Amino acid sequence: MPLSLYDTLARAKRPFVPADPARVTMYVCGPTVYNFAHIGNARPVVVFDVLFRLLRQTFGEGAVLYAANVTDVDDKINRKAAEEGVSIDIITDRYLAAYNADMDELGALRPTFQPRATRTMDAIIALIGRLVDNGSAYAAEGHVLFDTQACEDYGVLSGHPMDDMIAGARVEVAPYKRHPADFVLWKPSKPGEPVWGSPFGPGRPGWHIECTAMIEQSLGLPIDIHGGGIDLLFPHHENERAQGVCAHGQGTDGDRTYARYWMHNGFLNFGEEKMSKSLGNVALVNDLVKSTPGEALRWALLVGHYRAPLEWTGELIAQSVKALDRLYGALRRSAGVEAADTGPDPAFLAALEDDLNTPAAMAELFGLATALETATGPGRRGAKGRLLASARLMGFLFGDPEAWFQGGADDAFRSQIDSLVASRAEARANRDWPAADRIRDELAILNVEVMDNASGATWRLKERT
RNA sequence: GGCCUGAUGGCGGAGUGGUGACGCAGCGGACUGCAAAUCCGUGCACCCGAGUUCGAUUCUCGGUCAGGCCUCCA
Repeated sequence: MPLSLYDTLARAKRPFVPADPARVTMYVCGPTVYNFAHIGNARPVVVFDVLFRLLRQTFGEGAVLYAANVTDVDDKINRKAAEEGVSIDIITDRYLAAYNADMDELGALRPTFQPRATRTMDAIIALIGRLVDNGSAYAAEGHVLFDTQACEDYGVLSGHPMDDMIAGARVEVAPYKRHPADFVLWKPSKPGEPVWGSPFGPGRPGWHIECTAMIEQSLGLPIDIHGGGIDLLFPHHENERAQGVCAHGQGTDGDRTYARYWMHNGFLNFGEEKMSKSLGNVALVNDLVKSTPGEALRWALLVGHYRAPLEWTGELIAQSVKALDRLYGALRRSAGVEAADTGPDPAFLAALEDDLNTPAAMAELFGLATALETATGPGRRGAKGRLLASARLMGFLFGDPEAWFQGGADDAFRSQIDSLVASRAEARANRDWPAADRIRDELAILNVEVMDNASGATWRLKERT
């Protein structure tokens, strides 16, 4: 079954055909690194990581180039740097490292490229120059502005008609703009802010132009897939597209393609308990991973379809842990079975290929787990292979099943439990049920649950610590 | 005001013009010394109204409700 993806520009699901199957390109808007990432920041990362893995499976690992940028010059970064009295590099390096570590915890593969705005400055300035030269941008009072009126199809991506953008504008329009929708490509730096020299005067780039330049430099235009959160559709992606298209397509071959497929993930909401920094309940990935395995957080982010909004709740996390208990349980009970070298299950693959239907794919995973539990003899090898290959395509079940159930227990605790379990086994062998039950009660107090089976007993931590 | 989504069983969440999603929780059974885990079985779910149709949760229209975006939040 061929891969099909929902394209925001076409407003329809379309079969995915890359321009060059030997060089499939994908770009996703990355973080502004001025603080720790919260779980909402992680949603696009995990969603597009699944797509990255699926594309690698389909076209070959070496054939897929994935770039996710880092915005490392920005008002919030400047403010933070000023607060701490350090240069912005100190801030951005610190939070970029934390960001990458957090995304690693969520099982996201590192992108092929992670371009940074401050290291793309030449390309940004060159791109602005090209826009000015061909009449798509103009200078005014130290700024360079994109001329939306000069871009014939500005607004097609987001579907925002020009007139409404004037009527609905919430922010006071700067007097030097020719049109209210015009946006900044280059602006003067305020005193104390980082500054770069340019033909337009000293200053720093606007946000949108950074992405366009980074795409061009790391992947080349046009790209196959452009991803990001739905909140970025307007104005960010609209503006990115306008810049890219007007810098290249206009007046030459008439090609107005910037990205061949536009994909947007839905917003993540924080249920009834509003997320608030003052309440101290901001769901930072960095904090969440202290009490919940990153793999379970990843599961929670994929429980709903990527285009639907997702409510982030404690219940969602708890159910995600249980879902993985089920899958790791099947692996644990088949620990002695060598997994056959099968590919992913066809029905599972078909679910992912249908515009990343992760809920349907997860349903197939449960089916594969049941198949493994019920298979007998040689059939178990194939069943285990299919479960592992499928789950791993989505970034799950790379861990050791024992570690999953006993994670967080240190060696001393582990040997204490093992010896209690051994004494209980002895009591059971002697059919001394009261003694066996007494030991089980002791284990329960230690937050441990024992599970007897034909070959002995296993145990797990009841509550994760 | 403009643009755009969504409304499915106790909860989460797919999907479909006529049969079963799936997971959690519940109930019954098997297995077990008892548990747990696992397995088997079970649940008269598709916002309202009209239309199309032999038949609509699924298509069309209207309504109600909820949510998002509208210049730099993924």
